[in-house]
Amino acid sequence: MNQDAAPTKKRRRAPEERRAAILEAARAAFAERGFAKTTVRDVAHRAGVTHGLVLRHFGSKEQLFLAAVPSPRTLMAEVAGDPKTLPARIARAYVRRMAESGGSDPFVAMLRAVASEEETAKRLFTVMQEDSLEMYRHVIPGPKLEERVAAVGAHLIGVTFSRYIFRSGPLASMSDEQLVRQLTRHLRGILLDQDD
Amino acid sequence: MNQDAAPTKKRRRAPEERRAAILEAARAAFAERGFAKTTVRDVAHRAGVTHGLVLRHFGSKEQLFLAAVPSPRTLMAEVAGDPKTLPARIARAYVRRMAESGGSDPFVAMLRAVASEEETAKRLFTVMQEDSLEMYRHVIPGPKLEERVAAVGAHLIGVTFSRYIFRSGPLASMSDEQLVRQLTRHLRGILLDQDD
DNA sequence: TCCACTGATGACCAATTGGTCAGTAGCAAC
DNA sequence: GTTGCTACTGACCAATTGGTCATCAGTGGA
Repeated sequence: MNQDAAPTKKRRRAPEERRAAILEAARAAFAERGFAKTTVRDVAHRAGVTHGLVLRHFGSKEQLFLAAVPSPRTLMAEVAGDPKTLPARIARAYVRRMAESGGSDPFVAMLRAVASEEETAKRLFTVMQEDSLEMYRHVIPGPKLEERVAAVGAHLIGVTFSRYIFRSGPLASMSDEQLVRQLTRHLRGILLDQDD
Repeated sequence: MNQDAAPTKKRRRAPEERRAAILEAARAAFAERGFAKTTVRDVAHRAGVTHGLVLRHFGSKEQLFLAAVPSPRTLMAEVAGDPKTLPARIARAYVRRMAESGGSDPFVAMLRAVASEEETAKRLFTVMQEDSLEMYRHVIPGPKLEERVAAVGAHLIGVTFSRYIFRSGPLASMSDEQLVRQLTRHLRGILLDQDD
């Protein structure tokens, strides 16, 4: 990911590097502007190449999305552990992850794409949700697990929307630390909910 | 007499009716497919007119959005009343409203449009949030009002996303009644939260 | 130095789409 | 019927964009 001004005369012979640069550029672009508003030329420009090359490497815009967006799911491994402190761990892991990418996490890209009815993104999102359900399944006790996990997911989606997509209001200006605290409390309320 | 096959035979001389039909079609289309994926021709077709007429009436796609999407704000009036039962009232009002429109409420259209970085939609959304904050302000006691209202809003956004945009998972298949109950509990947890 | 290989370019294409506008057709009054 | 009005149509346009491909140029090997 270089941000050179003009089309630098790139050293050649580094196809893998360029491929990675394109993927990185795509991730950022999709997260920042959504699938529809991101053009292949956008991505190419950010990566310092021509759009022809992008298509040559990835075949189509959709395949580019597919290659760029799926994030290392490893983070969710934090779920394992004492159910008592689970809400706090989820909150911390979520906030840290978003902060690391400066708000252009693939999760944001996926939400944006799903909101535009991109079939590909919906499929990815489904997989992601199923995976995370599976993780929770071993950790959380009590009935109606699915419903509570879905509610936690929805809450996180809403927070992400407010903070990283809409980017306005208290949730957007709140410090990471305060967000972790607030999120911990709210997630606890949802997760420990004993329903009807 | 030429009575076209597909397009309605439409009696003329009812410009207001047609205008309304276009607005209705626009609302549905924007809610179902998002701003970017909705074409002026889509809307025109749904309303049984040509895209030329749509543009003639509303000037541009953006102005059409602006004319169609802002929803009657009246619903939020339900907020007033005993703070004790507020969560339940919010939950009921929300679920009823979404159910009435069969999931193509303007709120959905706005979320989709905001997720695509439509400036117009972001402005509308800002106004809507400010209005609702104002309503809550008279009703809810305690400190950090803004943060708690924002959290409630975020939760509702997330639920809307899961149930009416992504349309998959427990939140999507849950009955209206169960959703009201679950939402009531979760909103209560957020609203009554005594924070740091 | 010359050659072969392939990463990379950029011209080109077709489809889509928002937007314009001159002309048409339905309606009412005379 | 004729005339006048205007809602409405559909042809047209320009810009955008995803995608293709002939051609070029940097690189390593002989």
